[in-house]
Amino acid sequence: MPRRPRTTPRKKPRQQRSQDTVACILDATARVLCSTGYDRASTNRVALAAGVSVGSLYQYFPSKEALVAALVDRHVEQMTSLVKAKLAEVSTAPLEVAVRTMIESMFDAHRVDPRLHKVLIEQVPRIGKLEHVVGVEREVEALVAVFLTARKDQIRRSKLEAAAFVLCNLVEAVTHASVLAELKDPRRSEVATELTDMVLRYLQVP
Amino acid sequence: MPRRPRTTPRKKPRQQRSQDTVACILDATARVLCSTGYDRASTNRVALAAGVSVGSLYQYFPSKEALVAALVDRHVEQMTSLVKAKLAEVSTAPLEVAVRTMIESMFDAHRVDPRLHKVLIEQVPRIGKLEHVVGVEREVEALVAVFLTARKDQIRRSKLEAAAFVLCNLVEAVTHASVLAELKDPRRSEVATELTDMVLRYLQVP
DNA sequence: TGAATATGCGAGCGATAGCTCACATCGACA
DNA sequence: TGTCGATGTGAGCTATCGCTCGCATATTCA
Repeated sequence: MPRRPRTTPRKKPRQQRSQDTVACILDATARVLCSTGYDRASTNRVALAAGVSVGSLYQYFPSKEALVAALVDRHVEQMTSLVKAKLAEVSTAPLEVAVRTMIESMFDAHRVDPRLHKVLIEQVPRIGKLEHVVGVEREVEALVAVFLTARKDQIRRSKLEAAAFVLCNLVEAVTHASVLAELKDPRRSEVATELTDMVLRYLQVP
Repeated sequence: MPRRPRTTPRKKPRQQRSQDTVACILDATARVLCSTGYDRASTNRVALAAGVSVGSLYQYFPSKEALVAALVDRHVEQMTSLVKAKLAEVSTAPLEVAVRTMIESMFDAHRVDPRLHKVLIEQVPRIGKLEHVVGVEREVEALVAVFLTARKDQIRRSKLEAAAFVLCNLVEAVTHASVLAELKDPRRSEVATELTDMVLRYLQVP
């Protein structure tokens, strides 16, 4: 292990040129992480893949962890924006349709970049950035709670926040497992159906 | 990164003395992994914690990965043997009892060594040994599918493999989360009840 | 008891990691 | 056009890692 990295932030990119460099470095990080895994994804290799020097990399990212954390942010943002948009779309749809749509959209979100997602998920625990990811999850959870509250007369649960918590974790866990197991599509679609049915049975009055 | 480790196996311990050494090394590995995480758990540190020399460690484990893999095997074996035994026990029990019992046994299995479980779960993906763990999971999944099939007249599902996949992952995810959250026993039991209710509702004909 | 074998030791090798810094080049504005 | 901050470079430092190997000690068995 090399010596401890600094924690102070570096310069923000101001010119277009340097903003391109930053994007380029993040793209390269994703590629190298996917092809070599976290351990072998050295900063030198990332810089090489990005076509810049290590020095440039360290101008904008204070450490390897910060680099990966930034990539996690970007990736999580892409996934959640997709889910949040869909949730807004179905806000007035019938419960059955809404649940099915949301579960499908979770699968879609996980298909944004499954290879990268897998690598990042495995490494998130080692990065302090975990808090941000948890924050985003709570945000989605709150939106789901609002959604449930708007339909509370169709639902047999009383603790709607708790229900939202259970549902989000349930759907996330199964979707996630499907991605890790690299489930292909006849089976994947069956799982989505099973999941939808389970959630509806859990929520609806008989 | 150092050079590539060998993959050929080392000597098997034949005398009592060396078998103790091996057990001692595995125990130390567990302790060091828990207290420092995978990255900082160097083989030298493990040897030090075990009170043996690195050389002795490499007599029985061809590489660091093999060392951790051996520990994973031991841990997974402890957990799954418990679950599989319980599953056999309830093979003829009423569905309600069987489901409740199996969910309780998953909680029991996760209480074998929660701290170690957490570290290993995070690091399993980086080890080639992943296949074995996934294999064990698939095995349990298949047993659950068989269990469901034997009761298919009481169950309103048709896709029993997909149902088994969802159930295993659902229960595993919630149990795992409960362990990580260090849920204590009034609350833990409530979660088990909710989970049982959800699973039964999902399975049973109304 | 003594030879043969199993076990244990630990300094140190080769490799590679994260990261710095002295310097070169670019671009905006005077 | 010249100045100066922003941007980009890459050789190389230090720390640490996984692992080997020559040798010491313990155990077995004739």
